[in-house]
Amino acid sequence: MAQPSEPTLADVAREAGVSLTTVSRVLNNRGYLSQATKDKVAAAIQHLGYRPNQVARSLHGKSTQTIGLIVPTVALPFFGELAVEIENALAEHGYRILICNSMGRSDRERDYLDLLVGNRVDGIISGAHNEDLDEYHSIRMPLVTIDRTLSPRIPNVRCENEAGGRMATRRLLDAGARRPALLTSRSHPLNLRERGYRSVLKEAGIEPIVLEVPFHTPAQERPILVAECLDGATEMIDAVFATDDLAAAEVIEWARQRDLEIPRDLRVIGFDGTGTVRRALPGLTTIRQPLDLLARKAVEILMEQIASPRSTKRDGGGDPLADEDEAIALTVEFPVTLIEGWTA
Amino acid sequence: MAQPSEPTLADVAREAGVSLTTVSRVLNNRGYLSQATKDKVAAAIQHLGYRPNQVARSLHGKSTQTIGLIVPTVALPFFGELAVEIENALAEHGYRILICNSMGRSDRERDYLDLLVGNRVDGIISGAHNEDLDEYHSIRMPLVTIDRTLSPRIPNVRCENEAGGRMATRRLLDAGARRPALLTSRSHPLNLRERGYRSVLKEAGIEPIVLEVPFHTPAQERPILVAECLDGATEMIDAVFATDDLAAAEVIEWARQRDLEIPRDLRVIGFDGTGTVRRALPGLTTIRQPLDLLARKAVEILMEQIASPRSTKRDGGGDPLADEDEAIALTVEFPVTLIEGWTA
DNA sequence: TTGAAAGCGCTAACAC
DNA sequence: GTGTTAGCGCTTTCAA
Repeated sequence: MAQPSEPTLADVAREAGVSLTTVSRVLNNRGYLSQATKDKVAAAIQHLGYRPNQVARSLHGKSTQTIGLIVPTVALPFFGELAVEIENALAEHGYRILICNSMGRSDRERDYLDLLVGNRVDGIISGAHNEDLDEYHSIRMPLVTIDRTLSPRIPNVRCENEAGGRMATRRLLDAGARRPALLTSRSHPLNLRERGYRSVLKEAGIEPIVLEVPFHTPAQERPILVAECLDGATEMIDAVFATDDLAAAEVIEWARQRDLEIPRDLRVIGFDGTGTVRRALPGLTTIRQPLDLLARKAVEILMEQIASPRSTKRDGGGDPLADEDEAIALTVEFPVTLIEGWTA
Repeated sequence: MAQPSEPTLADVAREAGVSLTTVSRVLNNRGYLSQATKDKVAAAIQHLGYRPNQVARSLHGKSTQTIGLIVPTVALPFFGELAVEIENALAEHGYRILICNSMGRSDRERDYLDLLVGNRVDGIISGAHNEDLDEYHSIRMPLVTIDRTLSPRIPNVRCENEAGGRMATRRLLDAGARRPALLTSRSHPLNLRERGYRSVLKEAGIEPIVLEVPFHTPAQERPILVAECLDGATEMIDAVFATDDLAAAEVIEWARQRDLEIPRDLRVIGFDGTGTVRRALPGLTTIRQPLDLLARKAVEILMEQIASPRSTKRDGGGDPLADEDEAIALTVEFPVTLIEGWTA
């Protein structure tokens, strides 16, 4: 609700003494214009402080040049940094970003999905962590997920989670750990980092110890839950692979409180390697996800979908074999890197 | 560019066998409708998977129910968390947020300002750190800044920075520090945290030592610059007040590398107290800003401005005295709190 | 209770 | 080169 109401094309046209079309033309630099006209219009625009109403422009052109990003919360460094990378990648294509923080609530995620469709964003990138909403399957617009398989038909970009899990676990064993525990937000057969952890331990003939603290646990309760898990296992472990860096930080704090020296008494390795955690905890050994590559790839896929409005059908039907092929191609994985610190 | 093109009001009307108006009415629940009509229309909407085009709605109603937030980058926990708090506060008023990361570049900030005005957001919250852009003064819509004085006529919300600076410095002295240094992003008479630091030292008759590492220094270079500053002053200091927590973390890492034990050899206190840093570095003594209160207040002020489209003139003129009074009322400050850790 | 019609600000044929 | 005009999808008088 612009207050003394923004000037419109008509105002500019009147001020410059030309027609609407002419103004529109100089704005979009289309068609033939005399230099004199251009100057007149430019002066009027300048004088009125006119800025084209993108809303009206979108209504006509059907393109809002906006994409929606759904994440649990940009308050977490991983998603904050991801959002920035995506914004930068989009900017190169002339797109902007509408960020939606689902806060892990599926009702909010559903609302945001409606909102984005209602606002006719040109596409959606979803990096939320919720149980899968049916709503996604009725989305008729370009859609890409990050680190989340919604359906084999929806393209997905992620890092090599399983390889990362293996890398982390092996790193602990290489350092001499004999009983490395896994601390993760949800133990599950599809938890690929966990799968990597288990596979390395299996090869080594070591029994896995899996500790769980749910992803959406309120920050104040986390240290308590983490301590409970760890206290319960303290005799059996000599290392922890935390599947995210902040959980690793909680392990470190627990060790400090229990007078365990790191890495002598306990080795710790994290996962993510965000810039923020690396600033806050430069000594943390961790597995870094290539956020920039994930973001660029997700945007690239989205841009392809936008450019080629092919049927975007995700509703069964079609050649099952072709679908299968497509499904494989639709998941893109990027390698992770080990970042050495002194905690492992 | 919704691909098989989203259904429109007209589609629903046709499907339901009623007029556009009727559909619009049931959508907005306005006027008298027979239950039968309501049901018919509801069925059609359901069947088509219709979602109102908010773009068109905005074009007419002049309200986009969106506000723009400009911050340096949500990749920093302070701004990430601020963005989430603002989003939550806005949601209670039925508003959404368009997040713009200026990345500290004034050209980007300028572009975003144009974008927001062009998109007819209903208001803007600016928490960017750039040198002040003239563009802000030509903004004709509700505008609130966070921790940034743009002009005495633009409302500003912030924490009690100077009191916070005093609190931090006094805490160091109370712990026994005799030569506390300040580490800040920009030393300046208007740097209120610095001012607080200086005032306490003055009372105590201690000479200030101010170290500077610019805000927008790339992450990789920061540890080097911090180390340079600190190495140069190492003989003269026994404590550091870092004006943000991540800088404090860098001080801690430097101390570790130099084999200085904290807090015995060096006391460290930070500023901000974001949730992320408290998770990563729970032992850090710091000054917490009440992000939730800042966010709520900024949104509240914005909502008031939106509700009362008073002249919103910021272009000189008017009674200077009244302006003066207003200017005072327009800055709202919230108290900070000391968070005890073991680093000081 | 319901419908027809006039815009909201802008773009894009299609004239002149 | 420049203007006229018909929409984009929706809301909202004003009639019926």
